[in-house]
Formats: sequence, C-alpha cells, structure tokens
Amino acid sequence: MGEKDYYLEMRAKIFKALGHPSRLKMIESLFGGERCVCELQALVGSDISTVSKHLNILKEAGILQDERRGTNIYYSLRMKCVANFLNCVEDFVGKRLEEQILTLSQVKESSAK
Amino acid sequence: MGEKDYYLEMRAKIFKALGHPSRLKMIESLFGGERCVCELQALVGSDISTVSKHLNILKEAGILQDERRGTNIYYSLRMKCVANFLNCVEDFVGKRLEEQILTLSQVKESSAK
DNA sequence: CCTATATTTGGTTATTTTGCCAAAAAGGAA
DNA sequence: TTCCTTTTTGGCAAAATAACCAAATATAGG
Repeated sequence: MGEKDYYLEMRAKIFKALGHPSRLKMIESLFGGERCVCELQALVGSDISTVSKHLNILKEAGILQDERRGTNIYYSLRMKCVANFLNCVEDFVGKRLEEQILTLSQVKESSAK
Repeated sequence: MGEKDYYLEMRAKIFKALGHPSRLKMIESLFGGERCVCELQALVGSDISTVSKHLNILKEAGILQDERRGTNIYYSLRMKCVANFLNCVEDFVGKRLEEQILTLSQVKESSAK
C-alpha cells in the first residue's frame, strides 16, 4: 500500500520538476543535445546558482543526467519521451488560445450590438 | 517576447497541475470516465474542499472539464494525451526503480565481502 | 418556503518553493 | 602553489502551495 504511494510520489515528482517555466525552457533547449550549465544560465537569465538548483531538481526527478568534462558540467536529456508529450501540450495550448481568442471576439461582438 | 513567455507559462501550468499525488491519482481514475467530486474525494481521502480546489487547478490548466447534472458536478478528462505520457512516465519510473534495486544489491554484495 | 445534499469560497496556518548572495569545491593552467 | 573559471552549497527572505474548518451557493424534493 505504501509502495503504491511511493510510485505515485515519484510520478508526481517528475511532473513537478517540469512545472516551472525556466526548467521547461531548459528541457526544450536540451532536445537539441547537451548543454553546459553556463549555456543554460544564459538561456534563462537567472543567477547561476538558481539555474544549478533547477537542474538538480530535474536530475533528481530522473529527467536529466549530467557529466563533468574538465571544468564544465554538461546536462542532457535522460527521459526522451518528454518530447512527445510536450508536442501534445503545445498543440493543446495552441488550441486553447484559439478558443480564448474566439470567445473574446464573441464577447466583443455581443457588447458591440 | 512577452507572448512567448505566456505560452511557456501556460505549458508549465499544465505540468504543475499534474505534479501532485492526489491530482495525479484523480487524473488516472478519470481515464475510466467521468466522476463526481464525491467519488474523487472518496478516492483521495482529503477534505472535500481540498479536493474541490485540486480539481479547480486541473480545470484552470485545461486538463479537466466539468459539467453540473443536478446537484452533482462531474469532472472528466479534456486533455486526452496525458494518458500516453503517463504510460511513459510509469515505464520510466519502473526502470529507475529496477536500477535502484540493482544498485542496492550491488552495494549489499560489496559490503558483504 | 424549508431542508438536505453536493460543491465551492474565504480565511488561516503550516510547509514548500524560489531566488539571490556569499562562500565552498573542483578543475585547469601558469 | 596560486590564480582563474565553472559549478554547487548554505543561508535567508519572499512568494506560492496545501490542508483544514466554517460559511456561502446551488439544486432537488417535500
């Protein structure tokens, strides 16, 4: 029973890790291959310590892996299927926005009467 | 520029909404079809007001939709592709656990020497 | 209208997350 | 060793989340 909860917790952890704009942005960038921390920090613009912590969250969740080469540490995608889901999410968000725009214009129309 | 951020934010919101054990549990139950709030509260066991707030988060993210019928409100899955990704996440978590167990037994072996 | 049931909302408190700064750690090069 | 660069850690304050209780809302039935 507690084992089932542990699985659930692990799955939730993965989603939680993906649920932050900066982290999502970095993940998307990593679809194109590994990046060092400094590249990712340039991408998101936060303090490098903040970026490092974000990356650790993704690593802990199992989504990323890291490898030190010289003085740099390179992060890369471990959980490949994230990409498929992100495509779906993007389509979905796109559709929702269209709907919202539609709803908005309907509101405008009716208030213009 | 701010528009891109808005998209990013919306996508992150979806993941964030999925990143809680109770919410994930409810989503999984909804793969089997719509459920009223009371059924979902029985499933997760929290206070009904807590469940209601969780459901609202999922609705705001666009993952669920609701429909009132009589005195009950039924929630159902709007974002179907969540199911595919959850399969992948489950496989992934399964593999990770196997690895951990492997690592653990290796530790045991070497300490037994 | 009154009552009972199902759900949401408001308010409060505890916990978690986030982001920055300063300091530590880990390499590489002189 | 010493210096320089890259990254992580520790610590702290601000912001966001989560859970519960009580009160409000909405609907059906008598």
